[in-house]
Formats: sequence, structure tokens, C-alpha cells
Amino acid sequence: MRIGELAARTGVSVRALRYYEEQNLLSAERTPGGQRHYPESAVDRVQLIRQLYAAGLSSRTIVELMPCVIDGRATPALLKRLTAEREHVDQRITDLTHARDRLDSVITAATGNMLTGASCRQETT
Amino acid sequence: MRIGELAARTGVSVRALRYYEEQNLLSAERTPGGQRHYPESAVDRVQLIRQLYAAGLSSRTIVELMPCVIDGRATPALLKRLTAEREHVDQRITDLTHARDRLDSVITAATGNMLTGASCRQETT
DNA sequence: CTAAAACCTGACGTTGACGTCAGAGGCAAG
DNA sequence: CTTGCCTCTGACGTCAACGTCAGGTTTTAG
Repeated sequence: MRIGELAARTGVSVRALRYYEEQNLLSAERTPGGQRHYPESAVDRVQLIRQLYAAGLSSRTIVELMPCVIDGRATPALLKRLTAEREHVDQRITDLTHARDRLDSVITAATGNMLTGASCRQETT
Repeated sequence: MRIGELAARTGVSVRALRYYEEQNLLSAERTPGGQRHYPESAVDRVQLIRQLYAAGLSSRTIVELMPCVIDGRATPALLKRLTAEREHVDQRITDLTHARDRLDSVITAATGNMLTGASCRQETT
């Protein structure tokens, strides 16, 4: 398929797909005229890339880990890298969970204040 | 205390503290000479700001929600906003959890491949 | 064959949260 | 009063992941 269709099917912009190629995250065959042509598998590949971005990995990190993720190829160094990234993601989950709890208690307190009418009116101006 | 001490005690750079003030996240008294002077409570305040940043909120969002978080003051609109942000954080936790699971399975597969020696040697070139 | 739609390669613009540098001024110690 | 550290206000630099625009080419529909 061509780049427009891949974009439509993945929900990623055409510009982003070209960017991924530029970063060596994604490759494509070229027609004699120079247009990119992707296999079906590119859809999954793009979704994988998006998921790794969602994990907070940078494109540089992703490109380093890609051979391992795609082929299961791994060196000890690569494996260490992967494990480190996993820990990093874990830490972010922990942070986010704490932040969420904080928001929860703020919401609870604010709701209580509203109900009791404590310092939340500013009418009569 | 002055800005350098606050920076040291919070682990945040002096530049960042000035930036927070610029964004109306943090305020300070001024000495006659123009230097910022913070109360003890500023330490907690900065840590709160950092935690909200860690939750993925932008400075604009934080400044909007600040009166609610600090004083418990809330309007229905503010409360809706808070709840929306909470949901957002929840979604990010879900995404990160999926990404982590994916990394885990990659790690498991790669470790297996290394142990069996499957396609991870590239010597004898 | 022709026009429209999709695609191509640069290359500059954007956003957020600061980093960094320059030049000038404040402040406690000796 | 001077030395030296801390602080001040601009103001430009950075980095990532694209957005957007320009000018030109390829592909497809009729």
C-alpha cells in the first residue's frame, strides 16, 4: 500500500510516517517513480512504534531496541537496555499512580467544600 | 529563604523556579533590593508542582487548578476539569501498563532466544 | 491526453520546560 | 570599602516529534 493508506489505517499522519523512516524506525520499498510502498505488516509495525512512544521511549531508544523487539535478536547489552527501560516505565507508572491519588484527594476535599458551601461562593459582586 | 536554598532543598534548578513564577505557579516576597524571598511552605509548594508535572499536566493546566488544589476552593467547572485530568492520568497509566507488558514479553522472548542461541550470533563474518 | 489527486524532497515553524550566557546589581564578611 | 558569592532581568538556544508550506513529479480516473 502507499503512504496515504497506511496513514489512514494507522491513524498516524503521513508526515509522521516519513519521520519514522528518517529515524530508521520504518522502511519501505520504492516504486520506479520513487513512491513508498508498504507491505501489510507495516500496519502492525507502526502500531508497535506508537506503543513504544506511548511508553515514553524516544525514537533513538526505539531504534536501538528494534532488532530485539522485532526479531527476538538480543545481545546482553541490548537486554540490559530493555530491562532498564522496563524499570523506567515502572517508575513512571508509580509516579502517575501517586499523582492520581493526589488528584483524588483534592477532588474529594473540593467536593466536600462545595457541598458545605465553605469558601466557594463569590457571588454578590 | 532565598532562591538558591529553595533550589537546593527541592532539587529543582534556580532557572526552573523563576520559570514557575513566570507561569504564576509560585510567588515570592521581594527584598528592597529586588531579591526573592520564600517562606518554608514554598518547599512543599514546589514539590506539589513537580508532582503535577509528573502527572503530565501542563503549567497552564496547573495554574488553572491551583486554587482548588491549594485552598480546596472549587467551582463546578473546576471540578469537572479536575475529574477530566484524573481520567486522563488513568488512561496514561493504562497505556503505560500495556507498554510495560509488551516490553516484558519482548524481554522474555529475547532471553529465551539468547539461551537457546537462536539467531543471536553474528560472528564468523 | 489531461486534469486531479496523491506523492516527493527540502526546509522552516511550533510547543514546553527549561539551559545558558551576558551584563549589572545586592549583600554579608573582613 | 572591597572582595566574592548570590541574585537580578532579558534574551537567545535546545530538543523531540512532528506541522506546514513551496515547488515539482508520479499515478490514476475519465
